[in-house]
Amino acid sequence: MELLSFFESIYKITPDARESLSSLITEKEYSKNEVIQQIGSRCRTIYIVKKGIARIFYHKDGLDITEHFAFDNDLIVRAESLFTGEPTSKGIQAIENTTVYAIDSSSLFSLYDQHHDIERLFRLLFEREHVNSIKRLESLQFQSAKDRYLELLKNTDYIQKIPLKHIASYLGITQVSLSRIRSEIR
Amino acid sequence: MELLSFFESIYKITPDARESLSSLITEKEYSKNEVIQQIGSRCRTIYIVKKGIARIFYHKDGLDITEHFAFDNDLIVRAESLFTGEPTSKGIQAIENTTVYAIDSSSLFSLYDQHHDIERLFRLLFEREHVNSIKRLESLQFQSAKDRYLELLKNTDYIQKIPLKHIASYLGITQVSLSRIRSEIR
DNA sequence: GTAAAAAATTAACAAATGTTAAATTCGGAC
DNA sequence: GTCCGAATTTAACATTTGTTAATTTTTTAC
Repeated sequence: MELLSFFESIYKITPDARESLSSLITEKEYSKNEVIQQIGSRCRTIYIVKKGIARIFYHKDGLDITEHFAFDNDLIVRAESLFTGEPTSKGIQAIENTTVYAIDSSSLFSLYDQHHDIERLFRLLFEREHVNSIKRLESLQFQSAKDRYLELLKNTDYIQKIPLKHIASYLGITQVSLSRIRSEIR
Repeated sequence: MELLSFFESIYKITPDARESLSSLITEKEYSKNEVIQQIGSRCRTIYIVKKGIARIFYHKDGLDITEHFAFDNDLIVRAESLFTGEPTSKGIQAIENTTVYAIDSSSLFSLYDQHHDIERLFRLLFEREHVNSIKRLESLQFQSAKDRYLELLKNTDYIQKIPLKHIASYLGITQVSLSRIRSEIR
């Protein structure tokens, strides 16, 4: 499975562990705009995007806000719930027709006790997510909206497939502001 | 040691592991404004604040920006370097006279192989940091500066000991804006 | 205690972003 | 292809935040 090769590129686990892990992985398809996990639920599944685009979103003052985008091989979890067990006000939605690998989190966490190397693999995977959060913090803290948009364009080819309203809220600005920025750039 | 009780409240490790871990922990004192780790260095030490206040900071366009504050029992690491091995443009500074526990990261990581439970303990500790980063992302993405300031006031008693210039940059605004906000509140 | 330096506030104006509403463009259903 | 609804852009004005510089307050060094 492609996913296992991706995992191997992060940290190599024993064949035994590999087999246990592999039995937890299922594949799911979602169509464009389909909600994968509802707002208000607990995060009990770790998703990895196989193909397509997904986002984490929530509502604030009646507005739909995108907190995160995930593309090929990206993890998509609501960490504030996965790591605490608490429900989260965030949901997950497919932006396009999207195929994901899904891993039940409590089954995975049980494996940690038997397979030290699986725990390590996922520790390393989540550390990468942690670093991503910090980088994004930096950009939200002290870059202009225009700079954040330009950086987003640089880093991702998939961007043109994402509705601008989602990009705007991801950048922390209104859609009108984003339009203005786009017209300045052209 | 107080630190070991704190660790135990997160995850209980075996007496053997406890002893190994304990031998890595040293205590260091820094005086007000002293730089603990220079900008541009690699993060090779995990600090936990015993007493006092420390901050993570960096320079952007000649300005000094505070990315993070740490108080009692808070971890303070430059995760983007610790987890990648790369140098970071961020430094660590004591805001007050501060005592920290210090753990050499490569020694700690070596212990992970022998002591699964130490790896777990630190995984859990860093997961908490990860969740904190996400919460902060949320507030930077879609709260006004005033709301962010009010929330900061709510959450921390130590705030009044921190120079306002640091608080302003932490909130992502200028010191002048923060003064304005403060005068509106009174 | 006093002087100098640093920190914080205030003021005036500039720039960026938000808000509302209308106009235009685009995409999907038929 | 046409129509309808959604997405995007544009415009006009309001609000927030930034910039510069002067002033006041607080802290530090002696």
